[in-house]
Amino acid sequence: MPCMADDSRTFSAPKGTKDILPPESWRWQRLTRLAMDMFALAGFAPIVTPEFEHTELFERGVGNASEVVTKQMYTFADRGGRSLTLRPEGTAPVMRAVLEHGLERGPLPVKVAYGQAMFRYERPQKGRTRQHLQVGAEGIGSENPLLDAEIIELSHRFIREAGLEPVLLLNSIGHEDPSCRQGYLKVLSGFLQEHADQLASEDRQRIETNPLRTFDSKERRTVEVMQDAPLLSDHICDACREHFNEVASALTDLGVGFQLEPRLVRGLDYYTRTTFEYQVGGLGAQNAVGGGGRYDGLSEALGGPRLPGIGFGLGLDRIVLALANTGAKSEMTEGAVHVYVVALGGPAQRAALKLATDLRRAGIGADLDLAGRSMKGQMKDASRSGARWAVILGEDEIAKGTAALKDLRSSEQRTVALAEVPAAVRS
RNA sequence: GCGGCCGUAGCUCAGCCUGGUAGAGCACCCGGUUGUGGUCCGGGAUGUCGCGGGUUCAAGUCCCGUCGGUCGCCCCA
Repeated sequence: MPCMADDSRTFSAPKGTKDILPPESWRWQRLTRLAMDMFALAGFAPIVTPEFEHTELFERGVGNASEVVTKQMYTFADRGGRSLTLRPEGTAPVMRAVLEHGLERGPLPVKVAYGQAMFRYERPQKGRTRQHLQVGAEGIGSENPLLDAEIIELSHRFIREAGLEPVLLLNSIGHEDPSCRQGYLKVLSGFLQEHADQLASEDRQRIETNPLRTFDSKERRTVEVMQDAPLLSDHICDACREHFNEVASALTDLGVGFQLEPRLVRGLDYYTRTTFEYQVGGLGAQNAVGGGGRYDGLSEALGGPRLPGIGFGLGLDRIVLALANTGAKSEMTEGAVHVYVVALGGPAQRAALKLATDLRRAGIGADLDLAGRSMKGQMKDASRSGARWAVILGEDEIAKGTAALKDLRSSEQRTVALAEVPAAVRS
Protein backbone atom coordinates (compact mmCIF):
# COMPACT_ATOMS: atom_id res chain seq x y z
CA MET A 1 0.00 0.00 0.00
CA PRO A 2 1.58 3.25 -1.06
CA CYS A 3 2.16 5.57 1.76
CA MET A 4 3.30 8.96 0.76
CA ALA A 5 3.16 10.89 3.97
CA ASP A 6 6.66 12.12 3.43
CA ASP A 7 6.23 12.65 -0.28
CA SER A 8 5.61 16.24 -1.18
CA ARG A 9 3.37 15.42 -4.12
CA THR A 10 0.63 13.34 -2.53
CA PHE A 11 -1.09 12.75 0.76
CA SER A 12 -2.33 9.79 2.69
CA ALA A 13 -5.11 9.79 5.26
CA PRO A 14 -3.91 10.45 8.82
CA LYS A 15 -2.85 7.46 10.89
CA GLY A 16 -5.79 5.50 12.17
CA THR A 17 -8.30 6.99 9.74
CA LYS A 18 -9.66 5.60 6.52
CA ASP A 19 -11.71 6.42 3.48
CA ILE A 20 -14.92 4.54 2.84
CA LEU A 21 -15.10 4.03 -0.89
CA PRO A 22 -17.63 2.56 -3.30
CA PRO A 23 -18.88 -0.08 -3.39
CA GLU A 24 -18.44 -0.59 0.36
CA SER A 25 -19.79 2.88 1.04
CA TRP A 26 -23.23 1.65 -0.05
CA ARG A 27 -23.32 -0.73 2.87
CA TRP A 28 -22.35 2.03 5.30
CA GLN A 29 -25.05 4.33 4.03
CA ARG A 30 -27.62 1.54 4.14
CA LEU A 31 -26.76 0.58 7.72
CA THR A 32 -26.83 4.17 8.94
CA ARG A 33 -30.23 4.74 7.35
CA LEU A 34 -31.56 1.46 8.66
CA ALA A 35 -30.53 2.40 12.17
CA MET A 36 -31.97 5.88 12.13
CA ASP A 37 -35.21 4.63 10.55
CA MET A 38 -35.60 1.86 13.12
CA PHE A 39 -34.85 4.25 15.97
CA ALA A 40 -37.38 6.73 14.57
CA LEU A 41 -40.05 4.02 14.51
CA ALA A 42 -39.48 3.65 18.25
CA GLY A 43 -39.88 7.37 18.85
CA PHE A 44 -36.23 8.42 18.90
CA ALA A 45 -35.76 11.72 17.05
CA PRO A 46 -32.45 12.56 15.40
CA ILE A 47 -30.02 14.80 17.24
CA VAL A 48 -26.74 16.27 15.99
CA THR A 49 -24.19 17.58 18.44
CA PRO A 50 -20.88 19.30 17.64
CA GLU A 51 -17.83 17.31 16.67
CA PHE A 52 -15.95 18.95 19.55
CA GLU A 53 -16.86 20.05 23.06
CA HIS A 54 -15.25 21.72 26.02
CA THR A 55 -12.72 19.27 27.39
CA GLU A 56 -14.23 19.61 30.82
CA LEU A 57 -17.48 18.01 29.64
CA PHE A 58 -15.74 14.71 29.12
CA GLU A 59 -13.55 15.01 32.18
CA ARG A 60 -16.60 15.47 34.36
CA GLY A 61 -18.99 13.27 32.39
CA VAL A 62 -16.95 10.29 31.28
CA GLY A 63 -14.66 10.44 34.29
CA ASN A 64 -11.08 11.34 35.03
CA ALA A 65 -10.25 7.77 35.96
CA SER A 66 -11.37 6.32 32.65
CA GLU A 67 -8.81 5.39 30.06
CA VAL A 68 -10.77 7.27 27.43
CA VAL A 69 -10.21 10.56 29.25
CA THR A 70 -6.69 10.00 30.54
CA LYS A 71 -5.07 8.61 27.43
CA GLN A 72 -7.30 8.74 24.39
CA MET A 73 -8.70 12.21 23.90
CA TYR A 74 -7.97 14.46 20.96
CA THR A 75 -7.58 17.64 22.97
CA PHE A 76 -6.43 20.96 21.55
CA ALA A 77 -6.50 24.65 22.34
CA ASP A 78 -8.35 26.90 19.92
CA ARG A 79 -7.23 30.40 19.03
CA GLY A 80 -9.17 31.81 21.93
CA GLY A 81 -7.26 29.62 24.36
CA ARG A 82 -10.19 27.31 25.09
CA SER A 83 -9.44 23.65 25.68
CA LEU A 84 -11.56 21.63 23.28
CA THR A 85 -11.80 17.90 22.64
CA LEU A 86 -13.00 15.90 19.66
CA ARG A 87 -16.00 13.87 20.82
CA PRO A 88 -14.77 10.48 22.10
CA GLU A 89 -18.28 9.19 22.89
CA GLY A 90 -21.87 10.21 22.32
CA THR A 91 -23.69 10.28 25.62
CA ALA A 92 -22.10 13.20 27.47
CA PRO A 93 -22.63 15.60 24.54
CA VAL A 94 -26.29 14.57 24.28
CA MET A 95 -26.82 15.12 27.98
CA ARG A 96 -25.09 18.49 27.71
CA ALA A 97 -27.41 19.49 24.86
CA VAL A 98 -30.48 18.35 26.79
CA LEU A 99 -29.48 20.40 29.82
CA GLU A 100 -28.39 23.44 27.84
CA HIS A 101 -31.72 23.67 26.02
CA GLY A 102 -33.90 22.65 28.92
CA LEU A 103 -35.37 19.65 27.14
CA GLU A 104 -35.83 18.01 30.51
CA ARG A 105 -38.61 20.54 31.18
CA GLY A 106 -40.58 19.09 28.29
CA PRO A 107 -42.16 15.67 28.02
CA LEU A 108 -40.02 12.90 29.48
CA PRO A 109 -38.24 10.81 28.62
CA VAL A 110 -36.33 12.73 25.98
CA LYS A 111 -35.68 10.19 23.24
CA VAL A 112 -32.98 11.02 20.72
CA ALA A 113 -30.76 9.10 18.31
CA TYR A 114 -27.55 9.87 16.47
CA GLY A 115 -25.12 8.55 13.90
CA GLN A 116 -21.86 10.40 14.37
CA ALA A 117 -18.11 9.98 14.32
CA MET A 118 -16.18 9.39 17.55
CA PHE A 119 -12.49 10.16 17.98
CA ARG A 120 -10.03 8.37 20.21
CA TYR A 121 -6.26 8.56 20.11
CA GLU A 122 -5.29 4.89 20.18
CA ARG A 123 -2.86 2.59 18.46
CA PRO A 124 -4.86 1.31 15.49
CA GLN A 125 -5.53 -2.36 15.02
CA LYS A 126 -8.23 -4.60 13.63
CA GLY A 127 -11.61 -3.13 14.50
CA ARG A 128 -10.09 -0.08 16.10
CA THR A 129 -9.36 3.21 14.41
CA ARG A 130 -8.85 6.75 15.62
CA GLN A 131 -12.11 7.87 14.09
CA HIS A 132 -15.09 5.56 14.04
CA LEU A 133 -18.79 5.91 13.37
CA GLN A 134 -21.34 5.06 16.03
CA VAL A 135 -25.09 4.90 15.86
CA GLY A 136 -26.83 5.23 19.17
CA ALA A 137 -29.93 6.26 21.04
CA GLU A 138 -30.57 7.79 24.44
CA GLY A 139 -33.67 7.83 26.64
CA ILE A 140 -33.29 10.54 29.26
CA GLY A 141 -35.49 11.40 32.21
CA SER A 142 -36.95 8.12 33.36
CA GLU A 143 -35.97 5.47 35.83
CA ASN A 144 -38.50 2.98 34.54
CA PRO A 145 -36.84 -0.41 33.97
CA LEU A 146 -39.13 -0.84 30.98
CA LEU A 147 -37.19 1.98 29.32
CA ASP A 148 -34.07 -0.15 29.79
CA ALA A 149 -35.85 -3.02 28.12
CA GLU A 150 -37.10 -0.83 25.28
CA ILE A 151 -33.60 0.51 24.59
CA ILE A 152 -31.95 -2.90 24.78
CA GLU A 153 -34.53 -4.55 22.56
CA LEU A 154 -34.11 -1.79 19.98
CA SER A 155 -30.32 -2.06 19.80
CA HIS A 156 -30.54 -5.85 19.77
CA ARG A 157 -33.04 -5.83 16.91
CA PHE A 158 -30.94 -3.43 14.87
CA ILE A 159 -27.84 -5.63 15.12
CA ARG A 160 -29.86 -8.65 14.04
CA GLU A 161 -31.50 -6.69 11.23
CA ALA A 162 -28.03 -5.69 10.08
CA GLY A 163 -27.26 -9.38 9.69
CA LEU A 164 -25.39 -10.41 12.84
CA GLU A 165 -26.19 -12.83 15.63
CA PRO A 166 -24.90 -11.06 18.72
CA VAL A 167 -24.52 -12.40 22.22
CA LEU A 168 -26.13 -9.97 24.65
CA LEU A 169 -24.31 -9.72 27.97
CA LEU A 170 -26.27 -8.15 30.79
CA ASN A 171 -25.27 -6.96 34.22
CA SER A 172 -26.12 -4.44 36.90
CA ILE A 173 -23.35 -2.45 38.51
CA GLY A 174 -25.56 -0.83 41.12
CA HIS A 175 -25.49 2.81 42.02
CA GLU A 176 -23.07 5.15 43.70
CA ASP A 177 -23.86 4.77 47.41
CA PRO A 178 -22.28 3.19 50.49
CA SER A 179 -25.25 0.82 50.63
CA CYS A 180 -24.54 -0.36 47.11
CA ARG A 181 -21.53 -0.07 44.77
CA GLN A 182 -19.30 1.92 47.10
CA GLY A 183 -19.76 -0.67 49.79
CA TYR A 184 -18.93 -3.37 47.32
CA LEU A 185 -15.80 -1.55 46.14
CA LYS A 186 -14.46 -1.71 49.70
CA VAL A 187 -15.10 -5.44 49.77
CA LEU A 188 -13.46 -5.86 46.37
CA SER A 189 -10.46 -3.71 47.30
CA GLY A 190 -9.99 -5.80 50.41
CA PHE A 191 -10.07 -8.95 48.35
CA LEU A 192 -7.57 -7.55 45.83
CA GLN A 193 -5.23 -6.41 48.59
CA GLU A 194 -5.23 -9.90 50.02
CA HIS A 195 -4.32 -11.38 46.64
CA ALA A 196 -2.12 -8.53 45.44
CA ASP A 197 0.94 -10.74 45.07
CA GLN A 198 -0.96 -13.06 42.73
CA LEU A 199 -2.09 -10.29 40.38
CA ALA A 200 -0.29 -9.13 37.28
CA SER A 201 1.63 -5.98 38.07
CA GLU A 202 -0.52 -3.79 35.86
CA ASP A 203 -3.63 -4.97 37.63
CA ARG A 204 -2.08 -4.39 41.02
CA GLN A 205 -1.94 -0.69 40.21
CA ARG A 206 -5.66 -0.64 39.52
CA ILE A 207 -6.56 -1.57 43.07
CA GLU A 208 -6.33 2.11 43.91
CA THR A 209 -7.42 3.73 40.67
CA ASN A 210 -10.21 1.55 39.34
CA PRO A 211 -10.62 -1.83 41.04
CA LEU A 212 -13.67 -2.81 38.97
CA ARG A 213 -11.51 -2.87 35.87
CA THR A 214 -9.56 -5.86 37.13
CA PHE A 215 -12.50 -7.92 35.93
CA ASP A 216 -11.58 -6.88 32.38
CA SER A 217 -8.03 -8.12 32.64
CA LYS A 218 -6.81 -10.74 30.20
CA GLU A 219 -3.76 -11.61 32.28
CA ARG A 220 -4.05 -15.28 33.08
CA ARG A 221 -2.95 -14.86 36.68
CA THR A 222 -5.43 -12.08 37.28
CA VAL A 223 -8.24 -13.94 35.59
CA GLU A 224 -7.66 -16.90 37.88
CA VAL A 225 -7.74 -14.74 40.97
CA MET A 226 -10.89 -13.01 39.83
CA GLN A 227 -12.70 -16.33 39.57
CA ASP A 228 -13.04 -16.19 43.34
CA ALA A 229 -13.59 -12.45 43.64
CA PRO A 230 -16.73 -11.20 45.33
CA LEU A 231 -19.34 -10.26 42.75
CA LEU A 232 -21.01 -6.89 42.51
CA SER A 233 -24.31 -8.58 41.75
CA ASP A 234 -24.22 -10.12 45.23
CA HIS A 235 -23.71 -6.74 46.86
CA ILE A 236 -26.04 -4.29 45.11
CA CYS A 237 -28.86 -2.75 47.12
CA ASP A 238 -32.42 -4.02 47.09
CA ALA A 239 -33.71 -1.20 44.87
CA CYS A 240 -31.04 -1.88 42.25
CA ARG A 241 -31.66 -5.60 42.42
CA GLU A 242 -35.36 -5.09 41.94
CA HIS A 243 -34.74 -2.76 39.01
CA PHE A 244 -32.47 -5.32 37.40
CA ASN A 245 -34.96 -8.14 37.86
CA GLU A 246 -37.60 -6.02 36.15
CA VAL A 247 -35.31 -5.36 33.19
CA ALA A 248 -34.49 -9.04 32.86
CA SER A 249 -38.08 -10.22 32.97
CA ALA A 250 -39.22 -7.50 30.56
CA LEU A 251 -36.54 -8.59 28.10
CA THR A 252 -37.74 -12.16 28.42
CA ASP A 253 -41.27 -10.96 27.69
CA LEU A 254 -40.01 -9.29 24.55
CA GLY A 255 -38.23 -12.44 23.44
CA VAL A 256 -34.77 -10.95 23.74
CA GLY A 257 -32.26 -13.60 24.76
CA PHE A 258 -29.42 -12.51 27.06
CA GLN A 259 -26.66 -13.90 29.17
CA LEU A 260 -26.10 -12.71 32.71
CA GLU A 261 -22.51 -11.63 33.05
CA PRO A 262 -21.75 -10.55 36.61
CA ARG A 263 -18.20 -9.71 35.57
CA LEU A 264 -19.22 -7.31 32.82
CA VAL A 265 -17.64 -3.93 33.48
CA ARG A 266 -17.68 -1.06 31.08
CA GLY A 267 -15.10 1.61 30.55
CA LEU A 268 -17.04 4.80 31.05
CA ASP A 269 -17.37 5.97 34.62
CA TYR A 270 -20.90 7.31 34.38
CA TYR A 271 -22.59 3.93 34.15
CA THR A 272 -24.99 2.87 36.89
CA ARG A 273 -27.33 -0.07 37.30
CA THR A 274 -28.04 -1.73 33.96
CA THR A 275 -25.05 -2.30 31.69
CA PHE A 276 -24.95 -4.41 28.55
CA GLU A 277 -22.68 -5.31 25.71
CA TYR A 278 -23.02 -7.06 22.36
CA GLN A 279 -20.36 -9.50 21.29
CA VAL A 280 -19.76 -11.20 17.95
CA GLY A 281 -16.92 -13.15 16.42
CA GLY A 282 -14.56 -12.15 13.66
CA LEU A 283 -13.33 -8.90 15.12
CA GLY A 284 -9.82 -9.98 16.00
CA ALA A 285 -8.83 -8.97 19.49
CA GLN A 286 -11.95 -6.89 19.70
CA ASN A 287 -15.20 -8.66 20.39
CA ALA A 288 -17.76 -5.97 21.19
CA VAL A 289 -19.84 -4.33 18.48
CA GLY A 290 -21.63 -2.13 20.93
CA GLY A 291 -22.95 -1.62 24.38
CA GLY A 292 -24.54 0.77 26.75
CA GLY A 293 -26.16 1.23 30.07
CA ARG A 294 -27.79 3.52 32.57
CA TYR A 295 -26.20 6.77 33.66
CA ASP A 296 -28.44 7.97 36.43
CA GLY A 297 -25.77 10.25 37.89
CA LEU A 298 -24.46 11.83 34.69
CA SER A 299 -26.67 14.92 34.72
CA GLU A 300 -25.71 15.78 38.26
CA ALA A 301 -22.03 15.20 37.48
CA LEU A 302 -22.42 17.88 34.81
CA GLY A 303 -24.08 20.27 37.24
CA GLY A 304 -27.66 19.56 36.21
CA PRO A 305 -30.65 18.25 38.11
CA ARG A 306 -31.22 14.58 38.83
CA LEU A 307 -32.02 13.17 35.41
CA PRO A 308 -31.64 9.41 35.05
CA GLY A 309 -31.22 7.92 31.61
CA ILE A 310 -30.04 5.00 29.53
CA GLY A 311 -28.56 4.63 26.08
CA PHE A 312 -26.35 2.63 23.78
CA GLY A 313 -23.69 3.08 21.14
CA LEU A 314 -22.96 0.65 18.33
CA GLY A 315 -19.76 0.72 16.28
CA LEU A 316 -20.60 0.73 12.59
CA ASP A 317 -17.00 -0.12 11.66
CA ARG A 318 -17.11 -3.28 13.70
CA ILE A 319 -20.53 -4.24 12.43
CA VAL A 320 -19.30 -3.91 8.85
CA LEU A 321 -16.18 -5.89 9.76
CA ALA A 322 -18.16 -8.68 11.39
CA LEU A 323 -20.56 -8.74 8.46
CA ALA A 324 -17.70 -9.28 6.03
CA ASN A 325 -16.71 -12.26 8.17
CA THR A 326 -20.09 -13.94 8.08
CA GLY A 327 -19.59 -14.29 4.33
CA ALA A 328 -22.85 -12.39 3.99
CA LYS A 329 -23.15 -11.65 0.33
CA SER A 330 -22.33 -8.06 -0.26
CA GLU A 331 -25.17 -7.03 -2.51
CA MET A 332 -23.85 -3.61 -1.91
CA THR A 333 -22.69 -3.03 -5.43
CA GLU A 334 -26.01 -1.99 -6.83
CA GLY A 335 -26.44 1.70 -7.04
CA ALA A 336 -29.51 3.63 -7.98
CA VAL A 337 -28.92 3.87 -11.71
CA HIS A 338 -31.89 2.37 -13.53
CA VAL A 339 -31.34 3.72 -17.03
CA TYR A 340 -28.11 4.29 -18.94
CA VAL A 341 -28.26 6.65 -21.89
CA VAL A 342 -25.90 5.78 -24.74
CA ALA A 343 -25.01 8.63 -27.07
CA LEU A 344 -23.51 8.08 -30.54
CA GLY A 345 -21.50 11.04 -31.65
CA GLY A 346 -20.77 14.36 -30.05
CA PRO A 347 -24.07 16.09 -30.93
CA ALA A 348 -26.03 13.20 -29.45
CA GLN A 349 -24.38 13.76 -26.08
CA ARG A 350 -26.40 16.92 -25.59
CA ALA A 351 -29.63 15.04 -26.24
CA ALA A 352 -28.47 12.24 -23.96
CA LEU A 353 -27.80 14.64 -21.09
CA LYS A 354 -31.23 16.18 -21.64
CA LEU A 355 -32.91 12.76 -21.52
CA ALA A 356 -30.94 11.69 -18.43
CA THR A 357 -31.92 14.92 -16.71
CA ASP A 358 -35.60 14.46 -17.60
CA LEU A 359 -35.48 10.94 -16.17
CA ARG A 360 -33.85 12.17 -12.95
CA ARG A 361 -36.45 14.91 -12.60
CA ALA A 362 -39.07 12.18 -12.84
CA GLY A 363 -37.38 10.33 -10.01
CA ILE A 364 -35.74 7.66 -12.17
CA GLY A 365 -32.05 6.94 -11.70
CA ALA A 366 -30.14 7.68 -14.88
CA ASP A 367 -26.53 7.95 -15.96
CA LEU A 368 -24.61 8.48 -19.18
CA ASP A 369 -21.12 8.57 -20.61
CA LEU A 370 -19.39 11.91 -20.81
CA ALA A 371 -15.91 10.45 -21.23
CA GLY A 372 -16.22 9.95 -24.98
CA ARG A 373 -16.27 6.17 -24.96
CA SER A 374 -17.01 4.15 -28.05
CA MET A 375 -20.46 2.62 -28.31
CA LYS A 376 -19.09 -0.71 -27.20
CA GLY A 377 -17.44 1.01 -24.27
CA GLN A 378 -20.70 2.73 -23.36
CA MET A 379 -22.65 -0.51 -23.48
CA LYS A 380 -20.05 -2.09 -21.25
CA ASP A 381 -20.29 0.82 -18.85
CA ALA A 382 -24.09 0.50 -18.91
CA SER A 383 -23.78 -3.11 -17.90
CA ARG A 384 -21.30 -2.25 -15.20
CA SER A 385 -23.54 0.47 -13.80
CA GLY A 386 -26.19 -2.08 -12.92
CA ALA A 387 -28.80 -0.31 -15.00
CA ARG A 388 -31.78 -2.31 -16.16
CA TRP A 389 -32.24 -0.33 -19.37
CA ALA A 390 -29.99 1.14 -22.03
CA VAL A 391 -31.42 3.94 -24.13
CA ILE A 392 -29.53 4.45 -27.37
CA LEU A 393 -29.56 7.83 -29.07
CA GLY A 394 -27.96 8.06 -32.51
CA GLU A 395 -28.45 10.37 -35.46
CA ASP A 396 -31.38 8.32 -36.75
CA GLU A 397 -33.23 8.38 -33.47
CA ILE A 398 -32.68 12.09 -32.91
CA ALA A 399 -33.89 12.87 -36.41
CA LYS A 400 -37.05 10.85 -35.82
CA GLY A 401 -37.60 11.86 -32.21
CA THR A 402 -37.31 8.26 -31.06
CA ALA A 403 -34.95 6.16 -28.95
CA ALA A 404 -33.79 2.57 -29.05
CA LEU A 405 -34.70 0.99 -25.74
CA LYS A 406 -32.79 -2.12 -24.74
CA ASP A 407 -33.59 -4.35 -21.80
CA LEU A 408 -30.17 -5.31 -20.50
CA ARG A 409 -31.44 -8.45 -18.82
CA SER A 410 -33.33 -10.02 -21.71
CA SER A 411 -31.39 -8.23 -24.45
CA GLU A 412 -34.70 -7.37 -26.14
CA GLN A 413 -34.73 -4.08 -27.96
CA ARG A 414 -37.47 -1.90 -29.40
CA THR A 415 -37.98 1.62 -30.64
CA VAL A 416 -40.12 4.08 -28.70
CA ALA A 417 -40.88 7.77 -29.00
CA LEU A 418 -38.43 9.85 -27.00
CA ALA A 419 -41.22 11.30 -24.87
CA GLU A 420 -42.35 7.83 -23.88
CA VAL A 421 -39.02 6.68 -22.49
CA PRO A 422 -39.80 7.55 -18.84
CA ALA A 423 -43.07 5.64 -18.93
CA ALA A 424 -41.49 2.69 -20.74
CA VAL A 425 -38.71 2.17 -18.19
CA ARG A 426 -40.98 2.45 -15.18
CA SER A 427 -42.56 -0.96 -15.66
C1' G B 1 3.19 3.59 25.42
C1' C B 2 5.28 -1.82 24.18
C1' G B 3 6.05 -6.23 20.72
C1' G B 4 5.60 -9.47 15.81
C1' C B 5 4.98 -9.18 10.51
C1' C B 6 4.76 -6.24 5.97
C1' G B 7 5.71 -1.71 2.28
C1' U B 8 7.21 -3.57 -5.81
C1' A B 9 1.57 -1.13 -11.45
C1' G B 10 -5.23 1.24 -9.56
C1' C B 11 -5.85 -3.93 -6.69
C1' U B 12 -3.69 -8.92 -5.11
C1' C B 13 1.15 -10.31 -5.24
C1' A B 14 5.98 -12.83 -7.53
C1' G B 15 11.12 -11.22 -7.91
C1' C B 16 14.99 -10.35 -2.56
C1' C B 17 18.02 -16.10 0.17
C1' U B 18 22.60 -16.66 -4.23
C1' G B 19 23.20 -7.97 -6.34
C1' G B 20 23.68 -7.50 -13.17
C1' U B 21 18.56 -2.89 -17.59
C1' A B 22 10.87 -4.10 -13.65
C1' G B 23 7.12 -8.99 -13.83
C1' A B 24 2.13 -11.91 -13.50
C1' G B 25 -3.10 -12.07 -12.70
C1' C B 26 -7.24 -8.92 -12.07
C1' A B 27 -9.05 -4.07 -13.29
C1' C B 28 -8.79 -0.04 -17.06
C1' C B 29 -8.65 1.73 -22.45
C1' C B 30 -8.74 0.38 -27.79
C1' G B 31 -9.71 -3.22 -31.64
C1' G B 32 -12.00 -7.95 -33.58
C1' U B 33 -18.69 -5.67 -35.62
C1' U B 34 -21.06 1.25 -40.86
C1' G B 35 -24.49 1.72 -34.16
C1' U B 36 -25.07 -2.95 -29.39
C1' G B 37 -23.06 -4.95 -22.91
C1' G B 38 -22.23 -9.02 -19.41
C1' U B 39 -18.39 -14.54 -22.69
C1' C B 40 -14.15 -15.09 -26.00
C1' C B 41 -9.67 -13.41 -28.85
C1' G B 42 -5.88 -9.64 -30.00
C1' G B 43 -3.43 -5.12 -28.66
C1' G B 44 -2.20 -0.87 -25.32
C1' A B 45 -1.06 2.56 -21.16
C1' U B 46 0.74 2.39 -16.11
C1' G B 47 5.87 2.13 -11.54
C1' U B 48 11.13 7.96 -8.40
C1' C B 49 10.35 -1.11 -6.19
C1' G B 50 7.52 3.92 0.92
C1' C B 51 11.50 7.63 2.14
C1' G B 52 16.76 8.79 3.55
C1' G B 53 21.63 7.18 4.12
C1' G B 54 25.53 3.26 3.69
C1' U B 55 28.31 -1.00 1.16
C1' U B 56 29.46 -2.03 -4.14
C1' C B 57 31.90 -1.20 -10.73
C1' A B 58 26.55 -2.15 -10.08
C1' A B 59 21.07 -2.22 -5.00
C1' G B 60 13.93 -3.72 -5.79
C1' U B 61 17.60 -7.43 -3.87
C1' C B 62 22.69 -6.62 1.35
C1' C B 63 23.25 -3.10 6.01
C1' C B 64 21.43 1.12 9.14
C1' G B 65 17.76 4.64 10.06
C1' U B 66 12.99 6.62 9.31
C1' C B 67 7.84 6.95 7.97
C1' G B 68 3.54 4.20 7.08
C1' G B 69 0.41 -0.16 7.17
C1' U B 70 -1.13 -4.49 9.72
C1' C B 71 -1.78 -7.83 13.83
C1' G B 72 -1.34 -8.39 19.12
C1' C B 73 -0.73 -6.13 24.42
C1' C B 74 -3.37 -2.15 27.02
C1' C B 75 -8.28 -0.17 26.45
C1' C B 76 -12.78 0.28 23.92
C1' A B 77 -17.61 0.65 19.67
